[in-house]
Parts: sequence; structure tokens; C-alpha cells
Amino acid sequence: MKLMILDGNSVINRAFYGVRLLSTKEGQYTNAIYGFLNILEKVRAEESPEALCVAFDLHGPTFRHEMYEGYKATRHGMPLELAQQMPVMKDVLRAMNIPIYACQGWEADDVIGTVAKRCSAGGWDCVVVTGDRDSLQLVDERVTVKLVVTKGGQTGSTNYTPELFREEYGFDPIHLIDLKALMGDSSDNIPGVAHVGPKKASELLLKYGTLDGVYENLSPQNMKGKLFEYLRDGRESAYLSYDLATIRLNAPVDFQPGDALVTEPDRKALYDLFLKLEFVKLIDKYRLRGDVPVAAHSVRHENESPEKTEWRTLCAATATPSSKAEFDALLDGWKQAEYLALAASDDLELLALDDGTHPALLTRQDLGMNYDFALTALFSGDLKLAVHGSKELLRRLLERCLPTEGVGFDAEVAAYLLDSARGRYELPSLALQYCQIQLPDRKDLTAQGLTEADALRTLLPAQAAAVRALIEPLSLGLKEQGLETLYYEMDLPLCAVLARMEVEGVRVDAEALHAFDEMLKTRIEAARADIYRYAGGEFNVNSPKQLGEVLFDRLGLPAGKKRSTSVDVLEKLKDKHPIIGRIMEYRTLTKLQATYAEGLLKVIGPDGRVRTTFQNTVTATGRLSSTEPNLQNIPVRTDLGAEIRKMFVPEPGWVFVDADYSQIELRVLAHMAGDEAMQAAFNSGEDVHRVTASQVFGVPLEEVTPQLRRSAKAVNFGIVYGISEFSLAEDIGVSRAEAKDYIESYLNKYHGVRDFMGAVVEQGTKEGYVATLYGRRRYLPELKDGKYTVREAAKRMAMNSPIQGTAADIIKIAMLRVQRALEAAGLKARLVLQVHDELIVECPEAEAEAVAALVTREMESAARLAVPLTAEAKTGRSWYEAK
DNA sequence: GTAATCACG
DNA sequence: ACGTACGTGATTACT
Repeated sequence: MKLMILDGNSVINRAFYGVRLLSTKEGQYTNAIYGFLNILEKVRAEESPEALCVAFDLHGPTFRHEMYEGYKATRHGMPLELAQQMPVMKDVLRAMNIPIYACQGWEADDVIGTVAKRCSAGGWDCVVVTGDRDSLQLVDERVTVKLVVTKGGQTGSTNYTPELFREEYGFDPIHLIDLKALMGDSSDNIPGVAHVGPKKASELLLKYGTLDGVYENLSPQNMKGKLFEYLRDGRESAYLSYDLATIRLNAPVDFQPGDALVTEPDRKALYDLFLKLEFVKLIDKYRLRGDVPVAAHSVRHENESPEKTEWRTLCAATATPSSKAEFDALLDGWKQAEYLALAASDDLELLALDDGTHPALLTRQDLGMNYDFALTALFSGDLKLAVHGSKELLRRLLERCLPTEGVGFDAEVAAYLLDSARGRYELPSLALQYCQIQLPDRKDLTAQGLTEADALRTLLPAQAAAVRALIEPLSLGLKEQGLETLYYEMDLPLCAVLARMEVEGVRVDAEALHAFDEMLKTRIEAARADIYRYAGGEFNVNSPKQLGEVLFDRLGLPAGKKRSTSVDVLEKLKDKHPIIGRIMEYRTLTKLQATYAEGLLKVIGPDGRVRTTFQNTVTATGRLSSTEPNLQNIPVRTDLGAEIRKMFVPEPGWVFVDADYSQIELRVLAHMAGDEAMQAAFNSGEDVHRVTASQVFGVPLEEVTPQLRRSAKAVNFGIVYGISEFSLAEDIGVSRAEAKDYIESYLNKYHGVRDFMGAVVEQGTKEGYVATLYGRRRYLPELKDGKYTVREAAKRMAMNSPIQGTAADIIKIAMLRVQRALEAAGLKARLVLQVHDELIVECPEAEAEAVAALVTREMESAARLAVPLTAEAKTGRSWYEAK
């Protein structure tokens, strides 16, 4: 029989510093609890103990437990972010029915020691789980210590048996006490013997066995130099330290090994806690779903038998009209509702509706000819629809040439506005968090023997019910946070624009792309042959590991710290060996080939167009992103790469109008910071980087060299990103001191910018979020993180997000305006791409001039800033030409 | 599934 | 003393 005892304070400390700071909507920090549970499950799986318990210090961790990763032991106790999690952690353990042991006036170590010895006495084995080497003194034939370490979120552990301990230390575990008595432990306030460190201490012990042994042999003959004096003077301190370092084995705990036998958790209590802590994944992992309230039209509990009749009953609760008359009757009822929630199958063949009183499931199967009439009626604009993922729905409607009116609420977009860092906005996850509704999974249903079709008939009404339930909490959240205008006027209507763009797609000349691919192929082979020749053998050039071996081992080139083979490293080695240039060329060529030539060829549709997905709920700042394929990172910076853009072409007789904002982020900064000097730079109409160079480097405008301008440009970028002198120096190739001077004189010249950055970080720290000009928020709890680097990174995000986010807001407004203006003007032109500060419109040649003027006008008037907002449009027969 | 690399604004 | 610019996505290698 085996008992596992966790050193609660030590483990939760490891967890806290090993997992990045997480917090729930309500501001409850959760990272330490999360990390603790991960460690618990890992060690539990490794050891499979029959009994399990946790020991805590009664008044939080004592000084000895707080020495982890730069966290200085102080009397101030643990960081608030961790202290806040302690009581909840204990609640979780109680819900898991894992006993907690603690004794007033005794340290957790003493409790652990006592428990461990009592196990041995009762014939049990014991595993102590801790992050703390102190406990190693407990190791004996029946007691092992599992030392856990966390590295980059990964937990590793070492099981210390007496053998392993002796191998490492050279003496028996119990003499760890003697070691500490000599060397002391500053973090534990154990003085030890002054001037004796770990090395001397261990040497003495190997020679004399114990502390007593050392002092029995105390003599100037045995101890060379000053060591004798140190030991003589430190005698009292050594024996005091011995006491301090000794773990007591007689703590008054009421414990027998059998008391801690592993039992089932209190599922309800644990479920409630995990829900509150937003541990959605863990709810699955611990299979806590069974006892949980479910949606009105949702699945049954685990313990109910999955009889098919049950499903029929469930479906019977939902109307399934099969005639136009039945549908019309329902439609009349729905028109009264404030919102009609809607969920559709991907192929739009089934559609569930729920206004709270008249739930229905519409299918082509049931309605036959009338199904398309029903769809048309639903999206003709007479109803206010609530959905999850309106962009996808609208896209499918557009693909079928159905109307697309009436979507007045999108749960996905609302949840994104409420927390852009959340990352996942699937309906089941939102339903669980905001409404405590457990939606069934399609796989669950089919696994229970339902056909795909039956699963959908069950799932969709449940989804519609969940969407309906989400409207209230989400709209309330939007209202509370002042996000309603942003939501109803910007992100929600933009879904329709994006859907249209996705459907349009953009034409790619497959033939030309194929030829380009062939050309790359031969050039790659040539480069590869040269590389093998220089390397003296074949290897996988794509493997950074193998490449590193060739470069740094075989060819003996000087390696940097991390043996990185990235361009900036290669750049520095360029003159050292001819292979470097060829490798850089090989990289460029293979990148172009794999990602752009072959990657794009794979996704060209039968009509010769590629259709990206514009993700509008993924970035933390409010930008869009583009996937499958990503059309926002098509090469442009190098000549060869830009060739790819020649293959993006409009349809015959049409052209591209490509308009981009000039310096939108810097202009936004000048406006938001209210910096008059910077605003004057823009208002002068001069090139802003030149003006910056002139002002920062103190030279007349006419004397600004291209080199100076380049440096100024780098500083401008750096400022927007939340600069550090190190990176700026790296970027423009000057010393750190010079970089520092540049930044200083920049911030002195543009002191409004300095003030703004300070104010943003302060506001972010105080309120927990930063915001764009239009109120879009980004939560940054890491601003309060205990770790310097995490905090600094958060500060940079705080400084950058309002700028990047405001620019993103502005171009979203521009997209809405352009779309509306194009429609109002009755033009055939259509928006096809957005690349952050750039809009690309495809239009008949005859419209080009009008479209260019319209797009420029709408983009420039999208926002009124304290500086001009300028956009420039170009026209061409390919993306390359139009840019 | 993650890390390394590199494409874009 | 430490570590180093913001925001993305695709491909490849490797665990």
C-alpha cells in the first residue's frame, strides 16, 4: 500500500510561478490552482497511490517556501495573486475529497515528516511530492521524495530513493540536516557557519560523516587556513542551524494512513468550482458533466439510457412544420419576439429557431419545396435574428443567392468584444460560461448510436436554445462595458462585408503560378547542390537542427548563444563562408515555393479564384486575420517574392484598385497622445520620418541623409511597439548607448508620446485593460504579474494595442463605408481584400477612376483625427501593378 | 502538439 | 541580474 502526500505550499508555489497568470472574468486568479491540479494528476498517474493527502502551512507559506525563481523571501508573504488562490485551492481539494493536514505552529514539512513516518510504522510506503529539497532528509527505505520542477509550463519530477540520494550527495539522506547546519540556507533563515558554502560543507561531511564528527575532529591540523577559525566561531550557529533544519516527526496530527484512502470527488461541488474558475477543459477531463443542468432542448444525463424513443420525445417538443401553412403560423408568432435565435447546419439543410415560446426545426426533408421559401422569409429582414457566427451563415446564404437580412445579434462576435484574449468562442464554450448550459457534442450523440441526421435534429434545437440564452448576458456585458456602438455599428455589420468578400474571392493566374513554381524548382535544386558540396555531404537543409550541426560543428562557424540558424544570425556569418549565402537563398526559394507557389495552387477553386477566410474574432487588438489561405502575407518586400503578386489578377476587362493608408499607426499615435510636435510634423505635409530624423538627431531638414531617415523610421516603429534600447540597437546596428540616446531625445521632443505611454500603462494596470479610441478593450492582467519580464511584455502590449487597435477600428469603418458607397453608387466594383492598412477593390476598367476616388474619400473620412488621415489609391492589372 | 523559421502590416 | 519590439498564419521537422 502506498500513500502520496503533497507539500501543498511548495507545489502551489511551483504551479504559480510555472503557469502564466490566469484569471476569470470576475478577477479570480486561477493559474496556481490550475497548475497544482496538473501536477497532482501527473504524479498521481505516475504513482497510483491507494491513499492521497495534502499538507499545508496554516498561515500561508513560511519564508522557506517562497524562494523560487527570483522571488525573494521577504516577510511580506506571498504575492496577492497567489494568496487569493489559497482558500479556493483548499475548496477544490475538499471537493475532490482529498484530506488536508495542517497543524497550528508546525510547518508543512513537519506534518509531512510525521505522516511519512507514521506510514512507515503502519507498513505503508510513502511518496512525498514537493518542490523543496529540504524534504529529502525524509528519504529512507519506505519513503521516497518526488521532487517536482516546472520548466516552461512543463512539469518534470525526480524520485529520490536512498540510492539516488547517495549517488548525488555521497552521504545518507538524513545527513542533509548536517549539510544545512554547515552551509546554511539564506532563503530559510538558517545561518549555518559563516564563510562555509555548499562545497566546503559537503567536503567536510564526506570526511567526517556528521556535524558531530566535524566538531569532534576540530583542530587546526585537520582544518586548513581560516576554516578552523570559521568552524570554531560558528559552532553555536551550526548546532542552532541543525535544529532549524531538522524536520520534526512528532507533529500532533490526527492521522492514520487508512484515513486518506482515495475516494470519488463530490462531483457537484467540483463542477461548481471548476465552472467558477472557468476550467472548462477540466470539467471534461474529470467527467463532471453528468450531474449538470442542461439546456431546455438539450441532452439527457449520462445515467439515463440512450434509448432512441427518448430522442423522439425530445424532438417532439420542437415543432417540425411540414407545410407552408404550418410554417406561416410559426412565422407570425416569431414576428412578435424581440429576438429569434437561429442555428443552422453547415449545409443549410436544417435550421432550428427559438424565440422562447415557439421552438421549431425546419428541414428541407420535412418542408420540401417550401424550404427555400421559408429561408427567404426568414432572411428578408422582417425578423430580428440572433445567431452564433453570422459571417459563416451569411456566406452560406450568399453562396445560395438567398437574402441575408435581419441578423441583429451574433453571440460569437459579442463574446469576442467582451474578451478578445479568450481565443475560443465556440457555442458550447460560451453557453457553459455565460449560461451554465451544457451543450451536447455531435460526437457524443453519434457515439450513442444516433445517425448523423438524427444527431443534427437533436443538436440544432439545443444550439438555438443556447444562442437565445446567451443574448441577455452578452448584451448586458456589452452595455456595461460601453461596447454597444462598437458592436452594433462596427463589428456586427462588418460580418456581412466580410462574408461578401469571402464569397467573391480573388482570381489567381494558375498557369503563371505553375511556371513560377517550375522556375523555383530548378533554382532550389541548384542551391541545394551547392550547399551539399560546401557541406561535404547531403543533409536536410530544412532541419534547423541538422543545419546547425553542419554550420557550427562540421564547418566550425562561430555559433551564437542558442545555435540559432535564423536570418539575422546567418546575416552575420555571410562573409565567413560561401555556404551561408546559398542557404539564405535556399530558404527564400523554398519558402516561396512551399507557401506561395504550391500553397496557393492547392487552393485555387474551379473558377480560378481563391477564397480566404477573414477571421474577425481572433486577434487581441481587433485586427482581422486571414487563413486558408492567408492572403495578408503575400510577399512584397523582395523583388522575387513580389512576383507572386503579378499572379493575383482581376477578371478580364477589370482592374484592381488598391488603396492604402499612409502611416496610419503613427497618425493615430499623434492623435491619441495629443502630441503637438508630432501633429505638427504630419500637418507640415513633409515626410514624417525625415521630420523625425531632423528633430531627433538635431539636423536641418535638408541635411537628413537616407541613413538618418532609416534610423528615424526604425525609432518610429519601435515607439509604436513599446521600444527597448536593446532591440532598437540590434535593429539599426548602433550601440546600445546610442539607441538609448535616440529614444531619449525622441521622447523629449515628443513628450506628449511619453506622457501617453505612461498614462496607458497606468490605466491598464489600474483598470485591468487598455482601450482603443472607439472603446475596444484588451484585458492585460499580466501588468500585475510578479515576474519582471512578463510585466514588461505586458507593458509593451499595453502601449501598442490602443494604437494598432484604433487603426484596425478605422479601417473597419472604412470597409463599411466603402461597401455602402459602392452599393449606393450602383457600381459593379467589389471589395476583395483587406491587408490591415490596405483595401483592394476589383472593378470594371470603366469604373476604375470613380472607384479610386470613392475608396480614397471613404477611407480618409472614416475618422476625424487631429492630423490628416491620408490614403492613396493605385490602379493596375495585377496586385503587383496596383501596389 | 510544439518549436523554429519566415511571410505580411 | 535579466532579457529584450507589436500583431498575425503556414510550413517543416521532430517529440
